[in-house]
Amino acid sequence: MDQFVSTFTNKIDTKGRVSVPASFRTVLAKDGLDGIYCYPSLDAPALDAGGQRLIDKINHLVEDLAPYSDERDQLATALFGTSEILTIDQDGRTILSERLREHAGITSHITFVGLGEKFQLWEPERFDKHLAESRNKVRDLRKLLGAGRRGSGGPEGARE
Amino acid sequence: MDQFVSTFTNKIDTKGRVSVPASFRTVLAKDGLDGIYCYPSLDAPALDAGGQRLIDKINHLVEDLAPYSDERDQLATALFGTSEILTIDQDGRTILSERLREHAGITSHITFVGLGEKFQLWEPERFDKHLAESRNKVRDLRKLLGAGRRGSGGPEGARE
DNA sequence: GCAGTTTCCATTGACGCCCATGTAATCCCA
DNA sequence: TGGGATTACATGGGCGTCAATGGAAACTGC
Repeated sequence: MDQFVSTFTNKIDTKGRVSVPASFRTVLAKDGLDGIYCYPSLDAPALDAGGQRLIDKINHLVEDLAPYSDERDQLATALFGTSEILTIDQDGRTILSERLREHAGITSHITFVGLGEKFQLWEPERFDKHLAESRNKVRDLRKLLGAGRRGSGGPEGARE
Repeated sequence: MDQFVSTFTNKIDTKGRVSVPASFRTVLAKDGLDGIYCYPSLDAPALDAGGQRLIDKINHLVEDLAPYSDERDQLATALFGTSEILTIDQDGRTILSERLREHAGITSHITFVGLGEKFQLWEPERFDKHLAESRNKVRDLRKLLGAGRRGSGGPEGARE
């Protein structure tokens, strides 16, 4: 598997260490980054994270904007300026900086959420709420998509 | 056969293991996934499951949305975030996480329901009810469609 | 020398792997 | 065609390995 899938909740120990889920470590290793690229999510109290592929994507995103434009500088600042490369120790654990933890309201536990090409870090309780909302919105979204996507699918619409 | 067909009910043993129906395993193997991609159904107390083909479909759904948009993250959260890749051991058995079992109300037995390109996992009694309702709906639908639309498959298909 | 940090080792529990058994469907041969 | 043999599959249990976690030891900068 080369994608971040599923969610895992792990504990932060007294030294601030957290185990990165083994399956996520596998994806990162294949991705060719010895660490985790991580920055505060733009529109959620969470952290976005990923490997080399994510860095490349963000690079492209920025490069697509006009050079020296305000937008470009702002985007670059918002993303790169707040990013960190988290190291992973020999036991597969990492340490989040105070600034990152603070943005996500993380204290004693972290929920790792796979989103395919990247993943997010959440404070567990906040994530529960967020997930409930997301599922509701997707239910609505699916109705919209449904009509156009009947392909071979049958009455199920776009849920797949 | 490259489709999930028929229903099977198997027992969960003391370690939480269930045999995946042999015919389903065959389909999964051909599909090129060494495991089961599985997530809670959005609108039923059941689990949706499938192989690589199902993953690809979801990938396309997500990739069609703008990068870093709210919508995209929500869709990815609701789909990838709640998904798990279940492993299949050498005897053809798998283990469902507490989270998955809970969503479907599964305790001691699981009903595997083939839906063609994917399949579902149900708590047996709930599935019985669900099947009865589905058959009624199909009967109604058939009346509406009338004589002109007796498609290829036959109206009895378990496809929801 | 001390505080904070990183590396290494130990524990525990979950999961994967192996082997054994029962049962039902299938095949083969008379 | 009937009955025994064989195979395939579902199920049960023992054991080794690995991941998550806790703590000790080594290291670094002040």
